Amino acid sequence: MLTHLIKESAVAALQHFYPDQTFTVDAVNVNETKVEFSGDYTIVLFPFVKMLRCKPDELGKQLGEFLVSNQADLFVGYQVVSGFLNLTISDHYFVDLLQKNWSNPEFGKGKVTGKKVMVEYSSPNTNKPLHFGHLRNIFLGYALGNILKDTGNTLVKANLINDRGIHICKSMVAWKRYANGATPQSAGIKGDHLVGDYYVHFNDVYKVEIAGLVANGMDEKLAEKEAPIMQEAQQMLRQWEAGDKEVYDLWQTMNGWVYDGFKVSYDRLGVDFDKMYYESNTYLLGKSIVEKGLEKGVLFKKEDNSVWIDLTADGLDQKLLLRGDGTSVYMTQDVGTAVLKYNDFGLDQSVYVIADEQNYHMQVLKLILEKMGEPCANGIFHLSYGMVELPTGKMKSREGTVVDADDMMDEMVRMAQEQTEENGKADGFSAEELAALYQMIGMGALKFYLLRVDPKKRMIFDPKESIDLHGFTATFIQYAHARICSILRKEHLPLMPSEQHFDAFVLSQSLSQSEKNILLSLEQFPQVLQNAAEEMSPSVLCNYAFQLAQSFNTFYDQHSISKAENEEKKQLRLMMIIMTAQTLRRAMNLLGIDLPEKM
RNA sequence: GGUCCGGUAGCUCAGCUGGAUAGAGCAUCAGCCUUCUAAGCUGAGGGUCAUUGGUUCGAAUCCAAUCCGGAUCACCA
Repeated sequence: MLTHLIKESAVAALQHFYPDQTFTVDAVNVNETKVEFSGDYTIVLFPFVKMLRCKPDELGKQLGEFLVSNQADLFVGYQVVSGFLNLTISDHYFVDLLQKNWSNPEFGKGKVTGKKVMVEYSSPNTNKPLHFGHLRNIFLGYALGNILKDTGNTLVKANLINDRGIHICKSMVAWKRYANGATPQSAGIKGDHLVGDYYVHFNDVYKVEIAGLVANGMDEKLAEKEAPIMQEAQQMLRQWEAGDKEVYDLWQTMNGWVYDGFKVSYDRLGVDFDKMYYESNTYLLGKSIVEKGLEKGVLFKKEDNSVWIDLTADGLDQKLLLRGDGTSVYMTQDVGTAVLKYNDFGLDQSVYVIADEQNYHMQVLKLILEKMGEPCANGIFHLSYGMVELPTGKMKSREGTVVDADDMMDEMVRMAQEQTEENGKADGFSAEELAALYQMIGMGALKFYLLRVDPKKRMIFDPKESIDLHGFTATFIQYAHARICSILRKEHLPLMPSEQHFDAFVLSQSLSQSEKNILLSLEQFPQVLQNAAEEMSPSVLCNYAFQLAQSFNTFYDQHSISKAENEEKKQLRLMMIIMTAQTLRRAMNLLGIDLPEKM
C-alpha cells in the first residue's frame, strides 16, 4: 500500500542521513496532502526535528532530495512547507497499479486469516413483525459479515430466534380469544403481521382490564398482575413449559406463520443465515452449564435456591442465573447459546449485533463465561448500535408505534418509482426491468441511510421526512455506476473486458488532477476494506464509495472518455472507469447494495 | 447515585492511534444541459468542534472537572 511504501522510504532516507539512530515505520506520520498545497502525500517532520535536533525545513529538503533522486519511480517532486514534506507521487506508479488491477475482480480482498468468525444478527422475537429498528441491526450484521469474509475470515451468519417466553404467549392468548381461527391464508395477512396484530390486541385488552380493576379500587401494580388476560398468558407459559400438547401445537403453528413472514422479509432484504439457533433449544444447555458453575464454585446459591454470580469485585452487581424455582432467565439462555455456538463451529470470534441497551448484559455475559473458564469467552465481541427512534420517542411494538419494516420497504420502492418518473428516466425499460430498478434504488437508499452513520450513534427517524435520494446516498453512487456502464455500452465494451484488452497501453502523457484523484482513491480501497473490518464499521465503506463516486463525477464532468483528446487518454480513462465501476460494485455489494447498469 | 455512550455548520453526519486555514451532504444563494445519463458539476455564505482547565512545538482528537442528552444497573426477554 502506498502510504506504507512512503513510510518505508522515509525510514530508509532517515537511516541514510542518521545512521546512529533507529527509525520505525510506525513513527512516520503520513497524511494526504491538503488541496491547497502541491503534492499527494505529506510526511510530518516535527517528530524527527525534536529527536534529531535539526531544523524542519533542512530535514525536509534533505529527505525530499534523497527520495526524489533515489526513488524516481515513486517520487517525482517534493515541497517543504513549514515542517511538512509534501511528496508528489509519480504518474507511473498509479498507471502501473491501474494496469495490474483494472480487471481484477478481487482487488482489495484480504489474505486468508484462517480465522473462523460468527456474526449473529437480526435475532427477532416471534411475536411481532420486523420494524425499522430491526433493519439497522440486519443491515449492519449482514454488511459486517461480508466485510469480515472478504478480509479473509471464514464466516458463519447466525440468527438466534427468541421463540419462547411470555410475549409469545400474549399473542397466543389474544389469537385464541379473538381470532375465530383466522390464519394468514384466511385473513390474507402476512403471518408475522397477523401474530403481531394479536400481540397489540392483547395489550389493548390488557390496558382496559387494568383500568377496570383500578376503577374498582384495586392498586395499579396489583391490577397489572391480576388482569384476567395476563393471568391467562402466564397460565399458558406454564403449560408450555410443562409440555402441554395443545399449547405446544398452537405455539408451533403461530411461530410457523411468523417464520413464513420473516422469510419473505429476509428475502426482500437480501439477507440470509447459515445457522439458526432457537432459544427453546438452548435454554436447557444453559441450565446444565450453570450446574457446572455451581460445582466449580464460581456461582453460589441463595436460601431460596436461586443461583447467582458475584461480580462486585469487577465493579458490577450480583447477577441472577437461575430462579428459585429452577427456571431459566435471559442470561441462562445466552450462556448456553454462547457455548453451543463455540462447540458447533470452533469460533475464533463471535460477534453479536445487538442494540446498545444491552451493553451491560453483554459485558456481564462475557465476564460470566470468563469466570467459568469457558473458552468461548475470549472471542465475544458486542457490536453495539444505537436505537432507531421516532420523533415521538421509542418505537414500541406493544403500542403499535412502530415503522413497520415491510411498509418501509414498500415506501422506499414507491419513492424510487416516483423520482424516476419525475426525472423522465423510466423510458426504454420493460416493466420487469423497472420493477427491478425501483427495488434496487429503494432498497439501496434504505440500506445506505442506515449504514452510513457510526453504529454507536442513535438515530431519530422521521417518517414524514422521506429518505433523500440526493447527495450522500446510495442513489448517488448507483448513478455514477450507471453512467460508467452507459459509456462502456456505447464503446461496445462489457463491464469486464478481457484482460488483454489494454495490453498495448503505454503512458506518455501526464495525468490530470481529476484523473489522479480517482487513482488515489482506487489505490486506497484495500486499506479501507481492512479498516472497515478492524473497526467493525460498514460506514467506512459508505464514506469511501461516496468519495470515489464523487471523484468520478468531477472527472466525468471535466473529461470526455469516448471523445478523449487522443487514443492513449481514451484507453487510460476506459481502464480507469472500468476499475472505478468494479470497485464501487465491490464496496456496495459488501454493504448488500446492488448497482444498476442503467437508471 | 454507579457504569457506559453521545455532544463538530440551521439540519444529518465525517474527521478522533495529536499535525497545515476543521470537511461532506441537505437546506439557502449564484452559475453550468445542441457534446459519454443535470439523480450530476462549479462556486458563495454558514463553526467559540458543549464549557473550563491541563499535557506540548502543535489539541476537535489525549487527560481532568463541569454541563446537556441517551442507555443501563429486574427472579422481563
